[in-house]
Amino acid sequence: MTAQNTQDDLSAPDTLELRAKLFRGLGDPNRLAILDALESNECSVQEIVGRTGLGQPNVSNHLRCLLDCGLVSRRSEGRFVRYRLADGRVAVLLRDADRLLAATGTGIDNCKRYTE
Amino acid sequence: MTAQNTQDDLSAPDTLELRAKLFRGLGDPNRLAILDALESNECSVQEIVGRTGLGQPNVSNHLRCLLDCGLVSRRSEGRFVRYRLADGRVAVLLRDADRLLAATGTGIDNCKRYTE
DNA sequence: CTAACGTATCAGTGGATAATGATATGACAG
DNA sequence: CTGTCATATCATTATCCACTGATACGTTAG
Repeated sequence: MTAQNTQDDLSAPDTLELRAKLFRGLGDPNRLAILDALESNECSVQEIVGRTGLGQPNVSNHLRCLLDCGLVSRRSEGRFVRYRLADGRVAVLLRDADRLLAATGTGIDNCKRYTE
Repeated sequence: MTAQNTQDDLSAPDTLELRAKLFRGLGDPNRLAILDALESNECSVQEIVGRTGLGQPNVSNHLRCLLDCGLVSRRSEGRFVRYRLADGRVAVLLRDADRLLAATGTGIDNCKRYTE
C-alpha cells in the first residue's frame, strides 16, 4: 500500500491507522456481543462463552484483542479471570453509534460491500 | 454461523449486526481518509482521488459503501458528482473515537490481531 | 454524431482474519 | 504429586474484503 504518499498532506496517516484499527476492533458482531455482556457486569470467560454461544478459544482470542486495544480490563480471581469494560468512553462510543444508526442506519443494510 | 442461538436472549442480534456493519464501514484507513477530506468541504470524486492517492474505481467503490451506509450524500453537478458528509453525527462519532484513543489508544498498536 | 471527460460497475486476484480443534499453561482439590 | 478445571496459545482452514485494470454509462463540447 504505497499509494498513500499523497496522504502526508492530510492529518497524519498514523492517526487514520489508529482510528481504523479501533473501528475494526469494534466491527465484529461477536466482539460487540462480548462488550454488550460486559456493559452490564463483570464476567468470566466461561460466562461470556455461555452468553454468546461462541467457542472458548474464540472468546479468548477476541478478549485478547479487546484487552490489547485497551477496551476491556482483566482481573484474576483464583483460576477465574474476570473481564470488564476498561473505560466509560467505550460505552459512550457505542451509544453514539446507536444514535447515528437511529438517524441514518436503515440504509446500512443496503450496503452491498459486506455480504450478509 | 448457527452458534448464535443463545444470543437471542441478549439485545437483538440484528442490532449487533448493524452496529458491526457501521464500525466495519469506518474501519478502513482509506474510507477514513475520504471522510476526512469531506469533513472540510464538499468534494468531487477526482478531488478525493487527488487527495488520497487512491485509484478512481477504488474511491468510487468506497464512496458507494459510504453512501449506502448513509454516511455521505451526493449531488450531481454537470458531469461531476460532489460528495459531502451526510450527518453531523458522523463527525461526532469520529471525534469520540479520537477521545477514546487519546485516553487508552496507545495500546491499540499492541493488538496483534491485526497485522500492521 | 463523435470525441473527451467524469464516474460507476465488473471480474479477477491477493492478502488478511475469524473460527475451529488440539494443546499448552496455570491454579486449585484431594 | 495427580487429576481437573479455567484460560490462553497454536496451526489450519475457509471466508471475506480491498485493490486493480478493463469497460460501461452519462454528460458536455465541438
